[in-house]
Amino acid sequence: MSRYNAKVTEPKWQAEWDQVEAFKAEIDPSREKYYVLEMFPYPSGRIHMGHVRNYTMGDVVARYKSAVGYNVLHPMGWDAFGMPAENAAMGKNVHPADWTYQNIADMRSQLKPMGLSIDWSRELATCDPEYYGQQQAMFIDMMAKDLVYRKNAVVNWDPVDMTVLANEQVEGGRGWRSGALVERKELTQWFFKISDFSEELLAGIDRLDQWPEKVRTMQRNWIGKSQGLQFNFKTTGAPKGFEALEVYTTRPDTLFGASFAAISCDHPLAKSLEANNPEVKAFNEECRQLGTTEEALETAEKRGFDTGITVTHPFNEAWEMPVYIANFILMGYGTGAIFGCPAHDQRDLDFARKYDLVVTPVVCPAEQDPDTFTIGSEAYTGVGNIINSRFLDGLSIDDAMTEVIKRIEAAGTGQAQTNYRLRDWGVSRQRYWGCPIPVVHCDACGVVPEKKENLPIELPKDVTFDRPGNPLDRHEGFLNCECPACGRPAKRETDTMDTFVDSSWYYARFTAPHADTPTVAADAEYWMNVDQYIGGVEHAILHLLYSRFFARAMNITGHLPEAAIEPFNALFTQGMVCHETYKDPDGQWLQPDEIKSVDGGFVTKDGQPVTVGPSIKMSKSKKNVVDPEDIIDQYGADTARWFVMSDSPPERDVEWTASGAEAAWKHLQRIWRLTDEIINADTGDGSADEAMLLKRASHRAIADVTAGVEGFAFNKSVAALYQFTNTLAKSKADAAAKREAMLVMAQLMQPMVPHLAEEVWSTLGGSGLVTQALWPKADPAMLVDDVITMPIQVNGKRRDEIQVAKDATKAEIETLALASATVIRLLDGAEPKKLIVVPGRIINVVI
RNA sequence: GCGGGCGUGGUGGAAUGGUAGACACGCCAGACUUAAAAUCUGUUGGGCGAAUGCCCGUGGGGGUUCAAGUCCCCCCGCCCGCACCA
Repeated sequence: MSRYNAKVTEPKWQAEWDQVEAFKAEIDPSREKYYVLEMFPYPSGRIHMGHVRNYTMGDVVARYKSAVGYNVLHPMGWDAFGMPAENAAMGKNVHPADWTYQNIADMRSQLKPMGLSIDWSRELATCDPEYYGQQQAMFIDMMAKDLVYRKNAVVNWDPVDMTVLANEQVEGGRGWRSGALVERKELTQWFFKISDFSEELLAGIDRLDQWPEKVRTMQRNWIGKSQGLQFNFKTTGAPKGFEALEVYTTRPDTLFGASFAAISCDHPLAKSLEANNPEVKAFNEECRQLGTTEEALETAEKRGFDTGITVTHPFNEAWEMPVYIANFILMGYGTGAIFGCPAHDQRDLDFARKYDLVVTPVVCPAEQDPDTFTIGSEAYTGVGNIINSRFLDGLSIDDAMTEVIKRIEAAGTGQAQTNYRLRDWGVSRQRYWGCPIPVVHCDACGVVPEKKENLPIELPKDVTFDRPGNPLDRHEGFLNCECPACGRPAKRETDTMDTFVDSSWYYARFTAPHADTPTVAADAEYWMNVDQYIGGVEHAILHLLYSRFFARAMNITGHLPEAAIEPFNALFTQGMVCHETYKDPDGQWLQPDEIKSVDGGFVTKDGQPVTVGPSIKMSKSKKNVVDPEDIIDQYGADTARWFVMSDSPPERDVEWTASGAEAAWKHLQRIWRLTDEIINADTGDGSADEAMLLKRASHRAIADVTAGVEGFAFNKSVAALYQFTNTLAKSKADAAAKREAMLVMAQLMQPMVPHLAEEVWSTLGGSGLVTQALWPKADPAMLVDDVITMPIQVNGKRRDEIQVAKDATKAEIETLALASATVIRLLDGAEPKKLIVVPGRIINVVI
């Protein structure tokens, strides 16, 4: 008997698929299309198990959809701009482009052996001028449609590396690379007007009914809509120009519970005060420093600085309240100023208790007596009726809000206001390895977009990273250019775009990846939207929100049809691949291949005891990684694919274990052995009954595997295939019947283990490629047995079971059930109180 | 604090309100073998029992129902996300 040799077989079938261009996607108006996309990888240089899981899932969907008749688009590309390339340039003295393209080549050669059904002719890399040139074209179009603007913004500035840092790159107030104290610096930056779309992006979430609820919630929270009132306090004692203080509140109903006003340390008024008051300055500085670390925020005590300024209550000329600068007010939200109502807001209460301010309850819960209701150390934020509030007394919270807004608007000192947390998207990066922003600064004409015929504005290759800062800033050839408007010498913009821009439209580019326009209408029309998008939940907010914005911007600029403004019809977020962690006696992490199993425990290769830690996401730092290349080398791609699809539901984390991988391999070998038996040894008895049993099992398997794939429960499809294999292995049917069954098996396992499926298929004489075979259909008649087993419950407890014909009537089933010896015994002569028969399901006798 | 999710054998996990534990791993036993590996067969939630059987069992407590892992209420624990958002 021949052993299945994946090393030989897998490349053979991959070559075969290539030859017939099995996965090439072409527009065919006569067929319905299906677009499957997995989030494209960053070319770090090596694929990891997370990639294997992600791309296998997508491949199962793509192969299945293709088999049921769809015209499938399943592309692959590289999210190739970004900081690691520059870090490598600085650390290893290689050019970012060389580093990146080498990594892409390496990863492609690791990915191809997986046998994914990808149309490689559509491969793209975002760092390729062919790609980012089109991105520049769209940037110019977006400028024309007023979707882009420049403004001053405060950024985290690393004075040593001379670059802007993202918030995630600031650790404890210091730059993550240089260790230098990060400065807050105002720079002119480019922004996309995503906030214009706040309401639309929020409303659109309701229609994304094939997205995980979790992701939809996260996006809603991120957009952060709140409705309230924005109004002016009249100030006393404030510097010139601050006669009014504008505040924002979502609780206008509590206006009579106000006891102070507070502003952010970054509020213009606070800044004005600090100019000639060192005490204010010191306090403000302290607040700003505190703002950087997260734990500081969590534990920070509410603190304030009394400015001596007062404000007048809008409904009572005689009511004056102090104005504080407070450390818990954020300039970035609302107006950066509030009124404090301690009774009904915990932060305000903490603050009021510390500074001994009045706490007046104005909302009284229904079960409380308004005359005795007081606030202790906890603010009351629930519902109730308004008290202590003159004309609002007795109203509900909602009615009081409406009334206050009405009166404020009538007085002309404010208006109802909807605020969003979502802010405009700053896309400027002072970095080399990104898409150059295609504009020119001209002394005469100002900021001018580059002419489209001059695109792409390519990154110059001859740059050095021996000095900190953006190499583009000191590259004369790049810097000096002609003004596109007046033709005089001008300076090119040296900011490059945030890499999130690159990934915000690649799904659209895949529909016409090599066109000389960003998209082609006919292709976008046919292929968009992405029917199934698959990726990690870590992109639940930024990438997916930016993509939703970008699709709208592309529609406005004529690059995508209206129907594609929500580009991802269905989203699936897969779990991570985890592995146990190991440490040696010195507390050093150990790789799984550095240890060996010795009666139940583990020791190092030289016999040291090993401490086994919890199973966590595979990561280099914990060394709990298994390299897909090693697995493919040892067992073949099908084994890796089978393993990551089995056991755990796709949305949950899966734990990689050596024994699990072994088990997957054994199963595939077993399939091959059974195939071998079918062609070489007819061990069956040839009875029609046995053949029928096997046929039924086939249809059962078709139904179960299909349901599993359709429902994104690949683990259940795998289980159904195991079950079918067990049945087939034990079957006494003749070789012809087994061959039929095994051909069905090959079709059903094709999406998961395509190479073995092809080998089995061709060995048994299936016609053509199983990859191109039509998916089998389950015959409903084959799913029901002639005789079914029905459990009998007595008072809800299972006591017996009976065999009944599949078309037995209720009355017949009742008679049979009451004839059961167990039922008769338990009834003990009595009449059943009730008899419930659920045909095909269960019988319950109530005594 | 807010939002979301989860809690089932030794383990990963199955179960349109209808036989809890499919399928897999692991363990144990047996067959084959000089032996091992591989393979095949069987057992495997707990308890009582010689046995037909019986009792208990899906984080805990209540409830709805002929019937609850599943639905409702309360509580406990774990995970993830966001967070001084006015």
